[in-house]
Amino acid sequence: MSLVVYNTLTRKKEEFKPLVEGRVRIYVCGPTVYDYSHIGHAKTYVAFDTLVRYLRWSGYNVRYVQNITDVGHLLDSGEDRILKGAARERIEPMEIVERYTRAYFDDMDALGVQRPDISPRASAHIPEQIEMIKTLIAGGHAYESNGSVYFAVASYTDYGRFSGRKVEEMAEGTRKPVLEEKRNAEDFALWKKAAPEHILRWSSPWGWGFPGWHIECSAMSTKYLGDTFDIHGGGVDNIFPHNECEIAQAEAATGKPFANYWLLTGSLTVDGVKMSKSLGNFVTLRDLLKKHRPEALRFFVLSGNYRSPIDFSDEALEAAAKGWARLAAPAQAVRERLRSPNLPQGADEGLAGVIAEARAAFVAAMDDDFNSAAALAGLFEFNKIVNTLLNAEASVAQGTLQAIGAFYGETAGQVLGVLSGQSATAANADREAGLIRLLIELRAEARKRKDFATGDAIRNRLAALGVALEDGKEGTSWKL
RNA sequence: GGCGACGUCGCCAAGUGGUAAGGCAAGGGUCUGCAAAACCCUCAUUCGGCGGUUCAAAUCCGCCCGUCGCCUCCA
Repeated sequence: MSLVVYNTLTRKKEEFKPLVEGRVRIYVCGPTVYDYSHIGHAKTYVAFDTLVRYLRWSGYNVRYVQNITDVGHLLDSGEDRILKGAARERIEPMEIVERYTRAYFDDMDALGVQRPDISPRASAHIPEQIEMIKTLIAGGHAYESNGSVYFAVASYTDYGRFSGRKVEEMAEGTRKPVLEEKRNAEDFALWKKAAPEHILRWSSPWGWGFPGWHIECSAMSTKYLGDTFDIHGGGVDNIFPHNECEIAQAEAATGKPFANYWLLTGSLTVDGVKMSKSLGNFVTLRDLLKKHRPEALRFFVLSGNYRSPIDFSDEALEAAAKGWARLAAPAQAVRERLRSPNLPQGADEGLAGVIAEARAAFVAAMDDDFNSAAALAGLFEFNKIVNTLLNAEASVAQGTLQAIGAFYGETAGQVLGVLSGQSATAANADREAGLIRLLIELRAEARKRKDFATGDAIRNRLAALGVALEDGKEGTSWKL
């Protein structure tokens, strides 16, 4: 079995073959840092985080580059998003950038999204972008006009292939008047002359200005990953114009294919419609994380295919949170059980076979275009076996518990990231576990005396603190 | 209008030619001092609709209906 991915470039599933055996170079379009990140970011970046985690777990050496857009991304109104944020909060543009870049990483850290290997800032790569624009002009793919530089779409025959659009039709669909300084309506900006009030500006061969939104991705991806690299990721909503333009610029500049595989995540709607501030259905991650565990959010995202659209609602997340709790329970129980002394030694041979099967099912699911939903279904089926085992009369041997724990740790933990790690520091966790066990023992004594009032009080007080007690054949166990 | 995607149980969702995974919710049972958790059983002869291809279709083709996303130049 080998990894198969859906390649938007060819619109079909293909066997994944990296340029260099055992090595993957991947670039994913990152956020524009002018406001807090939202649930849509979570969907895309949890998906790619899981993808990268899986590739690494499969043995690939991965270099993951994800840009930070801090210049050049304009709104419909023509305002620069960063400048708008700066005006809103009355601070320096670069303060906005810094504030929301930190917030972005904080939110992603909370979600267990591992940081990309390189997070290049567009504003820190102006020279590279200028170089690429100069190359494009020299090659006849771009022209300067009135202090701005435009990409000459007519010079690149494949323009429109990726998004399935025809240049002629696009010209017809134009809604707004075409700038006179452009040769053709479909030409797009590589470098924009800065208006006097546009304070985010750099010196260039064409005067003071700022780069177009698309050029940063072409320049930074090829800088860190090479002219041609393996995977380019992003969201489907950027397929046109952003990705289309990226490809045109990069291939026209280097004369080589850009990315071999394009993996795009489906869009996210909230209560059935696109999320937008004006509709009041904008959900930021920091608000969501106040109400839900990050693992539940990951579970929500991973219970669908990364390519499928997903609709967010409170009820949907509520259901996901419950599903997550059920998924994670046996892994937590195994971990707790391993703490107890006097475990029988050895390991169950039969269960080793069951684990091997579960592992094969997990790999088969993930190898099929990162089908995390099917992978989770497999884990649920494995759970059933583990739960039955844990509830059985006979004590489970230490080796068996360790093998189960290791399996959960790799699949649900290392790859999917939906298993909560050890809480706080090890020392605190040990102390906490000891205190809880003391209370469990006191409760057991009370119950032995038929003093159920005391027993229930202990259980209720602990429950209020988020510690659930469960009475079983092996005595009482607990979980957070 | 153009391009793309989607429509599978009350809800979420996997399944892309071989006879419908999984989760949430619901009903019944076992266990328990009571709970909780867990386990067992039940829950889509059917995959938006209508045709077609095939021995065989949720899966392929056509038409229709519905939902969502994108539509440069200022991204």
